[in-house]
Amino acid sequence: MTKAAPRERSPGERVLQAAARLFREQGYAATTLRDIARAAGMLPGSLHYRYPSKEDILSALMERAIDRLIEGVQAAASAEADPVERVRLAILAHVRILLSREDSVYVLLYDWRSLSPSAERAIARQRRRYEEFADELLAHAAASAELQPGVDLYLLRQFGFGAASWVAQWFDPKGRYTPDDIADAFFRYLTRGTLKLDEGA
Amino acid sequence: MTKAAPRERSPGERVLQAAARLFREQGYAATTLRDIARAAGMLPGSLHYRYPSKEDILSALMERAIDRLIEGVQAAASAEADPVERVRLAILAHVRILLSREDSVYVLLYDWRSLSPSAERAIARQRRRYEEFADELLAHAAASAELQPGVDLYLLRQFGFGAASWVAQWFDPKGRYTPDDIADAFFRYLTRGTLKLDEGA
Amino acid sequence: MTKAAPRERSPGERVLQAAARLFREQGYAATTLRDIARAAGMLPGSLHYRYPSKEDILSALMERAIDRLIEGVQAAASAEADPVERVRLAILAHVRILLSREDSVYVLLYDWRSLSPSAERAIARQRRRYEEFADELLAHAAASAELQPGVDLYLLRQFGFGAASWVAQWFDPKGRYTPDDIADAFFRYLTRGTLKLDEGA
Amino acid sequence: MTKAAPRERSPGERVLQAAARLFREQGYAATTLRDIARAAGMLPGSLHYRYPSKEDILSALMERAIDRLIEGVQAAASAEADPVERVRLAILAHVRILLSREDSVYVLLYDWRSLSPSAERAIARQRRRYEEFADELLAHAAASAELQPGVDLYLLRQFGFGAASWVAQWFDPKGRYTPDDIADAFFRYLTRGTLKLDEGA
DNA sequence: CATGAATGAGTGTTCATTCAT
DNA sequence: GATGAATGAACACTCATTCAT
Repeated sequence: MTKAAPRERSPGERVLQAAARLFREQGYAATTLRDIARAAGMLPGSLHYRYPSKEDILSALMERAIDRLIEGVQAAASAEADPVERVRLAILAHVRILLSREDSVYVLLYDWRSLSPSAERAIARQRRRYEEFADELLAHAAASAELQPGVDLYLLRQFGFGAASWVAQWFDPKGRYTPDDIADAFFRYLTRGTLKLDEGA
Repeated sequence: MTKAAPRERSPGERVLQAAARLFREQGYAATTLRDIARAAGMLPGSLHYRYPSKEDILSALMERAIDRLIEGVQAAASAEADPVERVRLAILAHVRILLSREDSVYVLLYDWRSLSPSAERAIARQRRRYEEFADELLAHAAASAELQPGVDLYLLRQFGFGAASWVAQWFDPKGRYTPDDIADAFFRYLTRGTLKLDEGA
Repeated sequence: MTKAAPRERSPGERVLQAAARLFREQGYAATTLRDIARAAGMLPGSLHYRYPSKEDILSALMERAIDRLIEGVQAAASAEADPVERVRLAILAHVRILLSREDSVYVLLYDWRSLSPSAERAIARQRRRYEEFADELLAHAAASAELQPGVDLYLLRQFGFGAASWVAQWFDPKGRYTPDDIADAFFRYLTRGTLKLDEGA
Repeated sequence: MTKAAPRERSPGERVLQAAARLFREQGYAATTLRDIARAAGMLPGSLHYRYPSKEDILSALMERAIDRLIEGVQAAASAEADPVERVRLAILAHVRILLSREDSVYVLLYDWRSLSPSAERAIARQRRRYEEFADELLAHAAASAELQPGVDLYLLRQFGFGAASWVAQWFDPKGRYTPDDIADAFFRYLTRGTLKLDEGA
């Protein structure tokens, strides 16, 4: 906090960032601790001071990813009162955080099989918190507008989560879509497909 | 010659099925050849007789997955003339194949980072064929009906692929949705969200 | 013997020739039976009909090499009566056989460590026969001429064998020395260095 | 810091000595890293910490052997002014180093086929330096005395190298010849056979 | 706190050998 | 005789982890 000059990120932070990038590029199992140590400017033995095991790095990364998602999306949604608009802002925040060169959400999506059962349970608990928050947002939006017949909110949430997660696979920062373009289009497809709206949104 | 009953699949087939299941459960890098050999009822050396390397198993699995997807979805779509109905049948076939306990499509989605650059190029080429086929289906459907304003067919395809792929993560065979329920809901959300249809579907 | 047409060498012979070449190029341990089978136009399993084990091929090759050396050198030496000239002809024959593209003498020199103790004993026995023959030739030559003071015939034989064996390492069929040039020079150095000769040889 | 007594050689040195002995006894390909590790009092993984690959051990051994030969022989030869006497001292040093229970020169002679092409080139370059040094010694000796007719210095050098290398094959430390006996005899045969000397040596 | 040498279980792969056809 | 699929022990090598300094 009161560091004279925050020139460099803290060593612990450098480790997480290096690990996130490498896990994203090669996967958890294919990344060695030597890779991470080298990328973080450390020696292999020193890593173990901060993270007792390789899996601890992955867990820390995943918890951080989910915390950032929950905080970021809640903050975005709370800026608005209209329940449908809140959904739009939440999707926007989710896509922005997913694509913000932090890489840690990617790890959350693609490396959870590498966790030990107990760590997986801990992450699953956090995931569930995020899903419940999303379900609440959708329920409020559905209550505020008229739903099309046969719409299932659970399937709708999974539909949205899948579409949003997939963006990490194909998004090209130099391509012709910005994260916001993508989020807006997805919001439109979702709401038009499920709500009976006056086409003035 | 006169095998009494083809109770057991061929050894090569047993290897691929065992590998697909293990790769799905643990990921490619975390699965050892000894795991696969044991699951296929073989010894490690025998595995190499059929598949010279671990990566060859992954490649074979992925090529088979993409072939099955292309063949299955094309066959399903060609059973109908109406372009919008063809999209529905294609989604249905895609979800059914993805969820048919073959596991190999799952591998295609989650383990492509483990391929060597040259094998990845080969798979990417096949993937592109599938995407182009999907784009054609969507283009024909869009031409036969009136599109909602601002609909981008590329984003729509990615939206659909993401939602469909994600199903592999949450689908529970003992849950309350059948693969067909899921596919139908997705089709409804997609078409209502993007086409101007007479609500008689 | 009475084969209608000796178009092709016998399969057993092809195996030995292929093995000799590969052992010379890569060494015994670095050559696989698959390499040999392929080079001999066979399949791995078929090799075992003729040679029950890899080591049997090496033994057969070495025995053949030593037989050829003994027969060839004895035949050459017996063509002359003068004991010193017999030595010259023996050296000539030894170098010619060593450098004849048969490769099997090379194996004898460089791969004997790969034999099992019992096979090594058998080869060592044969080797000793060849050495004894060489020692006899030298003893007769020494008896027929006057030796320089301090000449030890055992060291002389080892000196000659070493120089002659080394030729296999540096001889270049396209180089400026023929096998006969080399053998003649070696003979001159050896005899001048050890015998008191009238310089009219 | 204040090691009581350097009773034991360094670990890296123990590895090289163990490897040299095993390579000499069994050949490079037939020696396993486990053999070397056991003989050096280490575990297989520890070996790799010092020598990334098996071939690196062989290369290190060979480079060391050639360095010792060049340094030892040059030092010995430079102790005298007379060119013929320098040859004698060089042969003496070469045979002593070859037979000095270091085993590494043996490896140089018999296992060079096991090197990869690039490592072989590096060793061949060093070998050439040694040969050139030997050729210079011979040329000076030949210039200082009168050569017998028909003597070829290139063949003479190969003659001498072959005879000297062969010693490693038959020398018996408990036998009746010392390394110095052998070197002296070789020198006498060589010079008498090629130079016109006053027989007062 | 940090280092880096050392560990050893475990990996993908090789290959001489076997054997039913 | 000949085949080639199958075997399994052994190989070189990897790497998360430990620990003396």
